[in-house]
Amino acid sequence: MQNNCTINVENSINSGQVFLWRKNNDIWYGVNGQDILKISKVGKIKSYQNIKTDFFRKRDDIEKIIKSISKDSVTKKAVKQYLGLRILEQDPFQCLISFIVSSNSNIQKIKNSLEKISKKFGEKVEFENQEFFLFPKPEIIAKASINEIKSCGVGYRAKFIKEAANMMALKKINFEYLKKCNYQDAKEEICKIPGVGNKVADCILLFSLNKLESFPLDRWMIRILEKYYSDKFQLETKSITEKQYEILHEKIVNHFGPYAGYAQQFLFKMERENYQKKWL
DNA sequence: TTGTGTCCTTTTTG
DNA sequence: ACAAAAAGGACAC
Repeated sequence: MQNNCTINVENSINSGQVFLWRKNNDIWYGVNGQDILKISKVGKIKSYQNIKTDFFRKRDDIEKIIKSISKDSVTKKAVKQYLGLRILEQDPFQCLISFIVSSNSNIQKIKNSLEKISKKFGEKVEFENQEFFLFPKPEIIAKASINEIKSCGVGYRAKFIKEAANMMALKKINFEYLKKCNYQDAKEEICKIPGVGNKVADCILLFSLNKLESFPLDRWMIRILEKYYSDKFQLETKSITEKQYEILHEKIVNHFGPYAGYAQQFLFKMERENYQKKWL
């Protein structure tokens, strides 16, 4: 039975949130930190490490969230069209590195780089008769040389990746604490990590640290706001400054409410599909 | 074919 | 303070 609670696995994975995923015979397999997940078409999850995860955030009251974010005709349309889309709850360290890699890049390249990073520094495991590489532990990347990291095709981001891993290894960042504290404080903390600016921070907060009010403003979202919301949020330029980002985020939360992140995901998915952009 | 623009941005420089 | 440039490289057109 289709209803508002039915999860669409394909749309959720193919929405720019995760990168280390592949599909075999209608079954999705993906790396999630030190775990591998197998997800059937109907969303049944099997974990390599037998860890219980709420990958699809079933604890969220999705009916309530959809009601809450459906503030205008554009969002209503996006929600209706991609009803089963969900925010995925990822391993925070993998998410951090993924979105540092993502800056000024594209999905294909991000996936390629992350695969190389996993293969080079991660532990090889076998699951369901397939070979996988777990996502590397921070200590391993922290000890690697810049050139070794560069060989994964990440270019100038290599030093950010090494430093981010180092901050994790030295326990300068405490994800468990950041999951519990408020949006502003968590954002301030992770923006201290090199390679993490406003947009990357919002991705990490939304996709791994439980901050549903974060609303990553990338090129696409700016384009969407200009196209459909020019009356609500006036935008001056293409690339926005730090201050403009903050002001805009405040206006967005005012409009969409505390689950703005879900609205962002539905809108992003809709527009990328409209332009027939490729996913994984 | 070879060339050019585009990428889910951040940091550095002027 | 703030705009502009620089920072891989793959890929589409």
